[in-house]
Amino acid sequence: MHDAIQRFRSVDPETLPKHFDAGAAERRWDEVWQRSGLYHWDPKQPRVATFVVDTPPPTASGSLHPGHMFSYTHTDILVRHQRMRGRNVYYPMGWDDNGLPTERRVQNHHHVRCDPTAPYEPDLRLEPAGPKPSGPPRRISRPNFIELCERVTAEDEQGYKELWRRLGISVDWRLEYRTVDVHCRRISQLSFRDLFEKGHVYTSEAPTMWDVDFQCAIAQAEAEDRPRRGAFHDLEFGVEGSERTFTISTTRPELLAACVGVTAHPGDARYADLFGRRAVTPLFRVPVPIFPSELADPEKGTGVLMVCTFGDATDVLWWRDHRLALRQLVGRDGRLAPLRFGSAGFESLDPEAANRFYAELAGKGIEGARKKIVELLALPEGGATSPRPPLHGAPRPIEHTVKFYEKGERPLEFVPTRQWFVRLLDQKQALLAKGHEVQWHPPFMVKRFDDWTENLAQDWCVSRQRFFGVPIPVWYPLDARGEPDFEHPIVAERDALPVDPTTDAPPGFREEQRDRPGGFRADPDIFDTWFTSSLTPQINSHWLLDPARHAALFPADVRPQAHDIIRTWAFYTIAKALLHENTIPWRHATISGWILDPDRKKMSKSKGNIVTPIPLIEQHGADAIRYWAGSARLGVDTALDEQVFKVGKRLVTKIWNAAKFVLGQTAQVHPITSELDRAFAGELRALVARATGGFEAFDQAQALQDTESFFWTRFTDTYLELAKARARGEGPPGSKEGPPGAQAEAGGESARGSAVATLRFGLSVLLRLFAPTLPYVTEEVWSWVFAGETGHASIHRSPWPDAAEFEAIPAPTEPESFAVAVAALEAIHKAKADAEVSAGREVLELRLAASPKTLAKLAPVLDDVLAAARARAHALEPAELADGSFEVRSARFAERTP
RNA sequence: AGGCACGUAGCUCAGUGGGAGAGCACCACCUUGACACGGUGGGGGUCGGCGGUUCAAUCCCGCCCGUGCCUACCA
Repeated sequence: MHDAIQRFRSVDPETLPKHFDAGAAERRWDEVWQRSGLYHWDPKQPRVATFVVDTPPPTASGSLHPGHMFSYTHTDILVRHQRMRGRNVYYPMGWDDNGLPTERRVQNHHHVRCDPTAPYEPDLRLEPAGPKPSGPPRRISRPNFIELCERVTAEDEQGYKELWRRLGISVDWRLEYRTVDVHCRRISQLSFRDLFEKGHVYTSEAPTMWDVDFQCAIAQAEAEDRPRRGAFHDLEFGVEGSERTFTISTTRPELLAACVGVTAHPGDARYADLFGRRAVTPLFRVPVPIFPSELADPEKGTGVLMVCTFGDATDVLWWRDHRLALRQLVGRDGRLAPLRFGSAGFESLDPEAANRFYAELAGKGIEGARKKIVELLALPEGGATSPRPPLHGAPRPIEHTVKFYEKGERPLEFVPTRQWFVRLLDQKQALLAKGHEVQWHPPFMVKRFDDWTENLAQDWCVSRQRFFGVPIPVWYPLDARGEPDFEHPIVAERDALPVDPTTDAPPGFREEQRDRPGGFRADPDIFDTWFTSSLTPQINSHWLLDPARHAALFPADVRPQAHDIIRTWAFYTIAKALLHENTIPWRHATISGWILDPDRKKMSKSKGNIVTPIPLIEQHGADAIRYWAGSARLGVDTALDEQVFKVGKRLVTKIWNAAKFVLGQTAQVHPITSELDRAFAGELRALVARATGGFEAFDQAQALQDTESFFWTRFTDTYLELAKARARGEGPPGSKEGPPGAQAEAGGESARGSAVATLRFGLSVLLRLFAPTLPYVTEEVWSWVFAGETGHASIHRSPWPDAAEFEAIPAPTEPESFAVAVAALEAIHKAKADAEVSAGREVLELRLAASPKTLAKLAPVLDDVLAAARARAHALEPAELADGSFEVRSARFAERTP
C-alpha cells in the first residue's frame, strides 16, 4: 500500500456533486457489484481459505420487518470484513417456504382452503382476493393449493430480495435455495433415510400434543405456556365397596368420563388407606385404580387427583407407567368423542346412568362440555355414594398456565395419533457437549441452549398433518385385510429421492396396488418445517450428494440467528449434525437481539407497531441504516431509533466531504517524513489493530465505534485541520519562508508532499475500516481514485489494512507529539471561543504556556499548530502546568477574518 | 420457582480495580477556504440500593430492588 501512495492522484472537487446521493449510489453500486461477481464464491479454493455462512432462510410469507435489516446487516458486516481479509466467502440465501405460515398466507391471499378430496383443476387461475372477500373460502385440491403456495412465496421472496440488495447484503445470489425445492426435498428425505438406517427415528401411536384447530401434531419446541383463568372444581369420589369418600380438585371436570385412575403422594397420610383400592367416579360410576405417585403434590388442591386420558403431560406419564385404560375423550377436532359404558363399552357400576349423563356431553366442544358437566355435577343424583351433589361448593377461580401451540388459539390437547419421532431424549448429554463445542456470541446465549436441552421432555415429533412441505418418504404395506403394517414401513431408497409417496409407488410395487389389500398405502404427512431447515448447512454443502463440496463447506463457520429460535433452529441443527455425522454444524453462532419500538416494546405484527423497511432506507440511506444495525452489539435488544439513523447519515456525509477535501489536494506526494504525519500514522496504526481485534472477536460494534471516534476526533477535527495549511503549501499567516517544516525538512515540497500522502493514506485506511459497515459511501469514494491506485476495482475486495502497510512509515520522534499538537490547538480554540471570535480569525499575538517538557514535545509540530491556529506571532512560556496541557496566557486577534 | 442479561448524564448507549465518558438533546459563540447534513466552547451524573474484599470499587464478591427474556410450574 505504501508504494501505492506514490501513485496517488487527485480529483477536482468541482467535478463532484455537492452532496452524496445515497439512493443513486445504492442503485448504481448494487448493479455493479452484481454484474462484476463481487460476491461470488469460488469453488476451487480450499476450505481454509473459505468463510461459510449458514444464512437464516426467512419465511418469505412473513412481512418485512426492521428486524430483518438489523440482523442480516450484522452478518453482512462480518462477511464483508472476512472478504476483505481475503477469505473466499460462501454466503447463500435461502427461503423457508415450508409449512403453516405459507399455508395461512395463501388461504388469506386467495381466500381458499385446501381440500385433499377435491379434484385437481389444471387450469385454475386465481387472483388475489382483496381485503374483504365475501362468502365461504373456495375449496381447492392439494396440488392446486401447493401451486398457489409456490406462486405466492415466489412473489413474496421478491420483496425480501429487493430489500437485501438495497441494503447491500452481499450474498451470492447464485446460491439461492428454497426449502421446498427439489434439492432441499432430496436432502431432507436423505436425512430421514439416514436417521432411519441409524435407528434414530421411529413411528408410534401415542398421545401427542395436538392443536384441535389446525388438527395437527405439535412438537415441544412449538408449544408455549400462556397464563389463563381457570377454576378448581371440587368433586367427591367414592371408594369401591365402602362408604368412604374423598374430594379431588380439578380444572378440567369435562374430562371426568376419561378418568382412568386416581393418585396421591405415597407419603400423604390422608390417602394412605386408599392405595390399592378402586375409586368410583361421580356421574359415570366408573371404578378406577388408586395408586401412589411421587409426582403428586400434597400441597396442591386436595392432594389427590384424577388421572384422565388426557389432561396434561403428567397424565400421559401415569397412563403409560401404570398401564391405565385408554378412554380417549377429546377427538382430533376438539370435540368429545362418543363413548359407551356397559357390557359393550367401558366398565361402569351404573352403565345406564353413565350413558345418560354422557349423552349430554358427547359432540360438545371442550368449553361447552365443561359448562354442561358442571350442571350435571351439581345434581344430587350425580353422586356415587353420598346423597348430596358431587360438586362441592362453587368453582374456585385460579390463574394457571396452559400449553398452546405458538400459532394456535385454543389449548393443546393430548390425542393419540400415529406420528414419526426423532429420538433425542437419549442424546441429551451428547447434545449438550456439542452445543458447547460451538462458540456462541455473546457467550451467555449457550445457556438458552442448555436450559432447553436439559428440560427436553419428549422426542421430536417430526410428522405434520399439513399439505405444503416435504413429504415423509414412507409407505406402509397393506395386509390381506387392507390393514397397514406400521411395524415394517417402506422407506424410499436413497437414489430415488426425492419422492412423493402419494404419487410415487414404493419399490417392488405398482401404482395399481395403492390402497389395495396386499398393496401399499402412502404416509400422508409432511415433515415439520424444522426437519428441513435444521439441515441448512447440509443443504448448502450438498451432503451425501457431493462429498468434495461437503468437505469444503461443512461445518460452516457462522450461524447467525435470533435468540428466540435457539430452542428450534439452533437446537435441531445441532441435533441433526450430531445424529448424522457426530459433529457440530458450525463453529460460531452469532445471536442478534430483537428490535424494539421506541417505547421499548418488542415489535411485532400483532402489536401493529411495525415500521416497513424500504421507506426508512429511502429516507436515511442504506449506509445510515447499516450504521444503526452495526452500532448494536450482538445479543442486545435494540430500539428502532431514528436518532441513530441520523447520526449514521451525518457520518456518511462527513466521510464524503472529508474525502472530497483530501483527494482535492493536488501537490506531488512525497514519503511520509514530517513529525505530525508520522505521529498521526502511529495513532492510525493502533486504531487498525483495535478495529481488527473487534472484528475478530465478533464485535463489529466496537470496531465501528473505535473507527468512528477516531475518524471524528483524530482525523477530521484534528489531523485534517493541523495538516491542512501544509498540504496546501501554506505556512502560518505572514510566514514568507514557505510551508512550515521547510527549515527542518529537506525542503518545503517534501513537507507538503508528506502531508498530502498522509491524508491520502489515512483516508484509504479509514475507508477500508468503514467499508464493511458503510459499503456504499466508501465504494463511491474509493472509485474516485483508489480503485486505480491499488488495483482493486472495489473496496470490498481490497485488502484489510494491516501493520505491514505502516512499515515504511517511520515512527514519530516523539510518541506524544500528535496529542500535544491537538492540545495546543484546542487551547487556542478555547481562547478564541472565550473571546467570541471565529476559529478562523488570525492571531496577532499569542503567549502559550505549558510545562517545559510539553513545550519540548511541541517543537517538532509547532509550525503545524501555528498554521492551523492562524497565528502570526507567538511566544512560548514555560510554566508549572500538568504535562500535556496548555494555557493561553494572552492573545490578540485580528479584527475580522481575512 | 430457577437461570441469564440489563440497570452509568434528560434520551440512546460505550467503558475500566486508581482521571466518569460518547452521540443526541440543551446553552453560548463562530456565515471558516471539504463539510451549516458544519465548527468551537459549555452546563449536566451520589455509575439502582445496602453490605463486604482492597491502600483504592461504577468495575470484584454477597444480599436486595427494578426491567426484559429463557426454562419450569398445568391435578
